Amino acid sequence: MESEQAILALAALAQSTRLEVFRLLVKHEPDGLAAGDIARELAVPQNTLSSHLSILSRAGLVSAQRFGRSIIYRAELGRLQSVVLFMLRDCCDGRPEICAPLIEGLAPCCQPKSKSKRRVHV
Amino acid sequence: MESEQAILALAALAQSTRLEVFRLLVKHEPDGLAAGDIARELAVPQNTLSSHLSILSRAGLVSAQRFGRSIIYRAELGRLQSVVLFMLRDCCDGRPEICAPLIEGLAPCCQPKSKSKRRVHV
DNA sequence: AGTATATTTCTATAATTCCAGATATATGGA
DNA sequence: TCCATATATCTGGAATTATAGAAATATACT
Repeated sequence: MESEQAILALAALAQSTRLEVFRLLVKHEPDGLAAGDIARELAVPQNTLSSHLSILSRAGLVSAQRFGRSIIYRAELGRLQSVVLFMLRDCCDGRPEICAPLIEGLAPCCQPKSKSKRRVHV
Repeated sequence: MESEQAILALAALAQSTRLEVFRLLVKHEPDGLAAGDIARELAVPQNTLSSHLSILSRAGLVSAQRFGRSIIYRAELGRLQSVVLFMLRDCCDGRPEICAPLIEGLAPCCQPKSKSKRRVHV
């Protein structure tokens, strides 16, 4: 990822409505949500939301697919991953001990059910 | 982490100079770098840089400690972690399969030396 | 074709952010 | 105390962004 794309993504997320939209879409993965449903859920005028969606889309953080009259939006988690990797680039090279704790600290987000035992995936 | 803090951090990173500063400090972990050295390295006027540093600092993304006349800045990776966790919150609850690949995909950033074999840490 | 629904694009105003010059503060040394 | 160094704050003008009203586009149904 290039710096310019990272900034585009970070700027897209650095606005309350758009951050809410993204989190809402993350919550609705992998089904996605129609633009109108998002507007209703977040109580934002549809044209305002539309321009926010377009910014998120340009940043690659969401994707859109038309179904009939509705357009379904989905969060692009891979893009988020790329942004984080960009920020950590050159940090780890040769010194994994610096950012390893960071990555490990993210893991719990995916294992809410198991309390402390770490489960090795098979 | 609250939404307001996340936006503060994202907005802080969504600007080219500040993103460069943060990445530079990540690269210089855990030693940190003096404000003047950062300004020199990135060829930014010191007063401009100072205000950028203050924004990063207010966002919790860097910390500062004075040593004599210099002020040493360090990246706060824990803050970055909190921001990412905030964005993924409510996603995983009950459905780890959604964001697990995301987290796993970040791991390689910390293991540049080993090619494909995954090394279990002891 | 005509009407209703879903979403986007155009537009203008208000608010915010970026930048660097000038100035101020803090530390260390003669 | 006086001077040099390191960094921060104040200031104002230029550029960017946020917001929502109005109009346009796309689809579906009758």
